[in-house]
Order: sequence, then structure tokens, then C-alpha cells
Amino acid sequence: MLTIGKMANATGVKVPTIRYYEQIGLLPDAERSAGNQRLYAKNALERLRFIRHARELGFPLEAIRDLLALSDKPDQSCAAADAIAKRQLQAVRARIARLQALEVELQRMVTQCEHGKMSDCRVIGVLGNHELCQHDHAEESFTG
Amino acid sequence: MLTIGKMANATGVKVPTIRYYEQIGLLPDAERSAGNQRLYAKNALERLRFIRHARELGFPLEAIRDLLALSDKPDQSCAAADAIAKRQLQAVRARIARLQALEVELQRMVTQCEHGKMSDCRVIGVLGNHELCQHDHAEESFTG
DNA sequence: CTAATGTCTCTAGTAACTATAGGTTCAAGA
DNA sequence: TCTTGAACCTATAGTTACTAGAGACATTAG
Repeated sequence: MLTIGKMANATGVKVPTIRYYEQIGLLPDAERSAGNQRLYAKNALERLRFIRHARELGFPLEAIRDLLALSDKPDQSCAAADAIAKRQLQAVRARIARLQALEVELQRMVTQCEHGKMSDCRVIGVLGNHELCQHDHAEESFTG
Repeated sequence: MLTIGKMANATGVKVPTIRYYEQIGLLPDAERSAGNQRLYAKNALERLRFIRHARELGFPLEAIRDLLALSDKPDQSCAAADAIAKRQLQAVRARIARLQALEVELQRMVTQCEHGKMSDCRVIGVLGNHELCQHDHAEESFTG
């Protein structure tokens, strides 16, 4: 049986985060030692590794919750898991596209800067006056 | 003088968001009508447009706060504003790079899926076992 | 004048943690 | 055996940038 600190070391997930995952039901309530400290078996370690890897790939916790539920049913079709991964792929691609548009505009702001006074500053100018900006980003909103 | 609703229409920033910006000091406290409703002059409209455009470009509110302070000093050098924009450009590029790595891995998970049973599922398999994953993402953490 | 719409304040909720306070347990060395 | 220090416990609040809701007041069109 592993303490919460060993779990944290083995997975790279911080101790408070493990407790948080338990609190929101992503990990089952851990067993406890005589002194009330959490103790984990190997399957809990695997579950936590699964969660961590999925988080690294950008899956939101709710999607991970669904994936964990699915992985507990080995006889079912994996179409549902596939759908979740596809959604995530779409989300990642959409984010990349939006960020690349931002990159272009930021790059232009920065390269046009001539290090003069604030009153001539490209950065301030473009931000204050959308006309100076060739890129139309009416539909954008920054969420990451 | 514009009501808060007109401001929202003119800029695309929602009414509660405008109040929020005032609350955190990004917009100055608005004047009020006899009936205690907010009234804005044209310079407040420009300030809000500036904020919105900067948000669309992904600047965090704290960076915008700094940019607004700088833009109020037209005689100073614009080097500080330039630095903020450069930082933002770096942040955007780092995000793009990380998301592209995720894209590759998600794509592989999805295309390898053969729609069998959960027990053979690539998606679940890769998430549960980092060995199946050719991409090393030890240093990643998903923040958007 | 009335009805509909707009606005007010305040509180709480979102995602996914992180930090802090104040206390308890455990493992190792003297 | 005692003690020290690290690791652990709970509970609450803070983070970012808003969004949603309740319940009351203001304004405007007809």
C-alpha cells in the first residue's frame, strides 16, 4: 500500500490534487491507516496515471470521468471512447487555428514597433484601433 | 452619454463583464444618472474597445492593466508595451507548439481505433499505458 | 399609465486546481 | 525511549475571467 506522497512521486500529480480528485469522485475514497492517513493499492495508482495522461492530452475532467466509466466496461464497444477522443482532437485543432491567427497579428505588432514614444506605439495603436489590424477576429474569444 | 447596454452593443463586451471590469478597476467608476444607472463618455468607449481587442489577442487582464497605464503616458518610450506584446507572442507560440504535439498523439489514438471492444480500445489503452505513447510529454501540463 | 425592457446590487457558480492555517501521525536518529 | 522533522490531515479561501441568478428599481414606447 502506498501513501499519498508515494502516489504523488510515482505519477507526478501533486498531493493536494490527488485529494481533490478524490473529493470530486474521480478517484474512489482511499482506505485509511490506523492514524487516518490515505493508503492506496496498485489499481489506484493505475487509475491516477490514466487521469494524468489524459489531462496532459488536454481532456477535461468530465471527459476523463466518462472515459474511466467506459474503461470499467471491457465488453462494450469502444465507439463512445473514440467519440470523446475525436471531440478532443477537434477542440485542439480549433485552438491551434485560433492561436495561429493571433500569432500573425502579434508578430506584426511587434516587428512594426520602432521603439519611439508611446504616442506612436504600434502595440498600443493596434489595440486601440481595430482598423489598423488586418485580421478580423470578430468571433474570437480567448479561453486558452 | 451612453448607457451600459449601448456600450455593450458598441463593443461586443457583455453588460455584466463591463461591470466586472469596473469592479476590478480596469475601467474607472462610471458616472451615474439621476436613477443611479451608469453613463459613459466616448473615452470610456475607446478604453473598453482597447480592452476587448487585447483580450481577443489573448492578453491577460493584468497585462492589459499595464498596457492601459502605459498608454496614458504618451511621452514615455514604448519599450515596455513592446515587451508585454513580445511576452504574449512567446506565450502564444509555446501554446501552439504544445497543442501541435497533442494533436499528433490524439490523431494517432483516433486513427488506430478499430471500433472493437473497450478491452482493445486504443484510446483507453494509450491513456492507461504511457509506453504505448511515442510522444514524451513529461513537462506538459494543460492550462489551455 | 402601464407594460416591457433595461438596469441595479449582491451572491454564488464555473474549471481545475493551489495556498494557507492549524493540527496530527509517522519514521528515523540519539 | 524520546524527539525532531517530514509528511499527513481537514477546512477554507484564493486563482482567472467571467457568467448566472434573484429580487428590486429605472426608463421608455405606446
